[in-house]
Amino acid sequence: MAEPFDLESFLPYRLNRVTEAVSQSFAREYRQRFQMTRPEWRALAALGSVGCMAATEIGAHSSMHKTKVSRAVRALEVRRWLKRRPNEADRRVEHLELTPQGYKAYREVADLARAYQANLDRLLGAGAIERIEAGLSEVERALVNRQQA
Amino acid sequence: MAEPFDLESFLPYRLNRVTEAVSQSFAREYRQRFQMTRPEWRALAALGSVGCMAATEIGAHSSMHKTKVSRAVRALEVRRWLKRRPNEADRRVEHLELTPQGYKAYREVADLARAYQANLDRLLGAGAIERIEAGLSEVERALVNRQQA
DNA sequence: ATGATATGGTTGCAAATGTAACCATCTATT
DNA sequence: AATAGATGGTTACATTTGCAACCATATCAT
Repeated sequence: MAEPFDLESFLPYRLNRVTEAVSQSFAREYRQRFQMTRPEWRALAALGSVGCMAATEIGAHSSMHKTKVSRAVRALEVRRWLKRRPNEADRRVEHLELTPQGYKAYREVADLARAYQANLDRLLGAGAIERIEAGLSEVERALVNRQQA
Repeated sequence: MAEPFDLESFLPYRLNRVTEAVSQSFAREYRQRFQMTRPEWRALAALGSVGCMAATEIGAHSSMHKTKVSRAVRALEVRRWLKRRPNEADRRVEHLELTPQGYKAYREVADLARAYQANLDRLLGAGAIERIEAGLSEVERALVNRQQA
């Protein structure tokens, strides 16, 4: 058990460090320009990209706690970027959908995101992002299996 | 400009989602067992693995805000897992070093971490973690270049 | 040397977050 | 049908976080 432990190759630590750095550098781009918090951006992005969703689905899609989602959704609603529609099949659920203004905002932030990623892509070289994301997908798959163990 | 935007392949979003999931699944392992918060674990890990460091260095090493570091360090100090040593060359700086009990705690959590990673490694298959981490390192390098732009 | 600016670190305060409890509705068991 | 969980979602409250302001010390320009 005297194996060495190398923090530099411990995945949760590495992921946290990189994600924090990347997230903050991108957050700066939309925070000032759109007065949007991170959960708000993530909920908007999920809705804009996937389409109509329930709050729980947004949480699952973005790994956000349900209270975080609840508050982000409320904030988007207050801005009239999102409207709720009752689900007749299951009246606990609310369908959430972006308004036209919501889509407009979404497209604007998506432009920022595209530019950000293009820049990163240039710095990283061809195929790098794809390779990383393939790895991330594997991890997500593994995590699912792990839950059951 | 009508390029599509695919959230699923937007790196900050993907990183956030995976990291949140991984982090939480590992945090469960030490939270109950050691009553340790995430920042505390990260500061302890940095100190145990790198050795004596200043608070600012811990922050740089782990992408943590300086107030987060300050509070985590205080918490570790209260548990007698860490002691501060003045730096004579620059009296603003404090050298932070784990006590013997601190190292003991570090080794115990490191065991957990090793087990966690071994498990993940088994689920992912040979070389997967290394490949992912190589990608993360590239991103970190790119971010540094990006700051200057 | 002296003042201006930068850096390491802490703290007050407001804002963001998670936990637990809650309401409403749905599903399963009887 | 009636009752006992489960699930979607919100909210009160306590904890955690980040920003800004601050203190102390160091560095730089003059």
